[in-house]
Amino acid sequence: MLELAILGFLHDTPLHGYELRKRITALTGHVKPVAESTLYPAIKRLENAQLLERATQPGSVAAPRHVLTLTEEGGRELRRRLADPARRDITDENRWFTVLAFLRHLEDPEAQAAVLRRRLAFLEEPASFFYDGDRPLRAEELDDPFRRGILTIARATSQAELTWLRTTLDSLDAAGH
Amino acid sequence: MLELAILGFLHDTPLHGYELRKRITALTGHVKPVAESTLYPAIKRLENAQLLERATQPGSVAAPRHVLTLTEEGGRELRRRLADPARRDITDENRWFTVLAFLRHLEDPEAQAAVLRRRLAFLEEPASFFYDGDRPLRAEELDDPFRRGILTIARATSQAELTWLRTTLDSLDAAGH
DNA sequence: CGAGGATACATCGGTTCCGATGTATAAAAG
DNA sequence: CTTTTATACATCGGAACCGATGTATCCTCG
Repeated sequence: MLELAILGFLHDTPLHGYELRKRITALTGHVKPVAESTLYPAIKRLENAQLLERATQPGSVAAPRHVLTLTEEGGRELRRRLADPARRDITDENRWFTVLAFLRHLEDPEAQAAVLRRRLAFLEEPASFFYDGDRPLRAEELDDPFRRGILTIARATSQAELTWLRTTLDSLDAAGH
Repeated sequence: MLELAILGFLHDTPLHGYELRKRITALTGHVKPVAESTLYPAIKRLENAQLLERATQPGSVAAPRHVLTLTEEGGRELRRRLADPARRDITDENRWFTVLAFLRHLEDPEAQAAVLRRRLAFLEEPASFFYDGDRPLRAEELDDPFRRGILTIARATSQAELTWLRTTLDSLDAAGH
């Protein structure tokens, strides 16, 4: 997920690590902070895989900046990851939001719609957090107010997202004539 | 988080690893599956810390079961983790839901309310995913339909949860007279 | 002019995660 | 009667994560 965010931000414009960190923090930091000790190794991984290039820009501000630029292969990799996300990227909201944040980089409306449809299919599966045997329990059936809260919140999220998904899919279908 | 779920489930009743896995899968598996190779080491960690005990129950079904029982120290540790969750457990929805799923084990309504209040404070912070400088952007200001979706969904979730939090806090306050 | 804070990068070590793989047994299906 | 599926546990190795810590510069404010 971190790697996707790095590729996504660099697709717009070259950045150095520190600025990248600020952007990633703005995007997902309030939920899950990004440690520098996680970011720099991730940058190195992507560099080793030749998905990005590093150009040292000496002493303009403080320590010498390493400006990171996405390579062509990096751009292709970004599009691959966006077009064909792992199941976890679809089901886990944190990951899903990261996919959504950069989905516009996947230029083809059909391909974008296909990704949204995977999320739609997931949300339409009858899943709960609590079961009586195999039967999913509804909020009303729980005594525990906290567990009832989980279901209430999840249901509201799900409703809002389903509505959004359906209207967005409609307009993507219209765009893809 | 996994550890919290293990402690939480064992607080109700002793279980062997495989059954534990099924319960955790029912709880959070549709979002984030639990690998056995994550579960068993986690059990071992908790056992080494003397938070749970293992009793081998030979050949009743298939392979010999290791029935896991929470120790007294394990119960205390569960309550400690519930009463004083890390910031990440409050901000990350996946983790937060796990806290909520077991919050009833924290018997004191005041203590339960204190945890909910931390989540409330977090949700009331003016946070966005996208900024113009320091100013959080609203959904309407974004061209990108996917990013607009993120904000729309996040807002709906947040509204639903705020409503639930406030009513639940009211009734907890009433219970704690 | 000295202190503090922001900028910028980096490493280290411990912990955790997880896919792949292995070993058995018992029950159900064909 | 044999294959498949479910039960039940376990290890290994590579990857990822992350808190702590270190280094060095520049800017601002008192």
